[in-house]
Amino acid sequence: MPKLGAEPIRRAALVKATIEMVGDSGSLDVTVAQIARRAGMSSALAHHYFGSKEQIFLAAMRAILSLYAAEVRGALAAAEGHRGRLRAIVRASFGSGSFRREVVGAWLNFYVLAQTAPEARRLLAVYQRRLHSNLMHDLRPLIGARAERVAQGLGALIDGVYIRAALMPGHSDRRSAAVLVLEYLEREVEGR
Amino acid sequence: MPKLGAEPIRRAALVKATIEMVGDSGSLDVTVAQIARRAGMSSALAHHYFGSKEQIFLAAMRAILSLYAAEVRGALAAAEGHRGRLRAIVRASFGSGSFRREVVGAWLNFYVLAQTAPEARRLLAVYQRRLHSNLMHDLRPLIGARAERVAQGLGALIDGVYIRAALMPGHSDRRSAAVLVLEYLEREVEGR
DNA sequence: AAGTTTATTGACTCGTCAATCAACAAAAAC
DNA sequence: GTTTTTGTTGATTGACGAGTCAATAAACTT
Repeated sequence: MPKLGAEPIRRAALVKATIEMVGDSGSLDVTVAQIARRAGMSSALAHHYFGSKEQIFLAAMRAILSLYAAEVRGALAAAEGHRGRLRAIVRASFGSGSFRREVVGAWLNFYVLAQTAPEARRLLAVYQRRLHSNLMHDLRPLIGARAERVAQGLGALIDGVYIRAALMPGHSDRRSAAVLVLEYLEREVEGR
Repeated sequence: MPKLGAEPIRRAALVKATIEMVGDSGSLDVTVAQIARRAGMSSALAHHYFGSKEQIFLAAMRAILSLYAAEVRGALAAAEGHRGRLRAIVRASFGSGSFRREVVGAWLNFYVLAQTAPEARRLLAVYQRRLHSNLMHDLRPLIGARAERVAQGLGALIDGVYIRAALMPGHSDRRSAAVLVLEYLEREVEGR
């Protein structure tokens, strides 16, 4: 029963199912058949649209990264001043879209994927550089030479909070995660 | 050609090979045959001693965690005062044993394993609690009520630095990783 | 020397899974 | 109304990998 114009819907359904499965099962060892089943189609169709399992994963990773990028952009658009923009970036990192349990779980697994799959590594590098340069842009006017180190620290801290969220679900909620990082930011910008 | 008393040597060789393989390949998808080959024996022997692949991984994880614990204990023994002890804990986290590339890579993968394997999760929880209580012990006398948050932050920051080390090998060396975390510690203890 | 325990492996079983293919169905184009 | 394009799947293939087993051998025991 073919409905025309199904391709984009199918692709999106597969990406969504992939993120959910990887996040829920906490592992990249999910089969194409499982993903396809969850997305309501046969595994053959998944292969038809994506060609290979790796491509499905990469598409899912792109989706996660652009979700995050969108949250950052949105938060930045509504922010005022260097201080406000920095706080916006941090808050966006713990936005309701990106900080759901399955999404964080998927993040963690994609980190691991990035160790082996060159394309995944590339994607991750792009977004990390973007974050870094976003931070630097507003950090430099505030603290000059120390900006580099603080940007590094903020990046690592955000990653670390993500890990913990993936590892102890429920143990750290959005708000307290954000507050933790914001306090670090405040201290580094204000302090001395 | 059986040498008697081979068991402990074989076990150790398998654990070492596992950490190397997981760290190098950046994935838990290493076969028992690969590990056994690297350790200089047949896959059948690996199964003979460990029973299952999961048990091999758990043994490797235990080895990593006790290596880390030993470094912390060693550093603590030689430290003076609350401040000194805290610095020792942080430095131990980036000690030469634990912060080698393959070891960090393996860490990251075991984090992922901990999402699915209950025993792995348990192991990790034990060591995280130990770190947390070590930190609290010396943080509380210095900063009182704020100790909890700072301990949380230090833990997350250490994890985050680990991730980055696994993801961008060479991009962050032992020394600068330690300095980054030590600066955070200093600021939180000193400041205000 | 016969028997027992420990070490060791090659060959095999059994399951799983990514990827392919042939076939079928409905809409669009002509 | 026939052809073409798009959507869809069940069945199959082919590879690979965890775990088992039977067999072999050296060392220890009595």
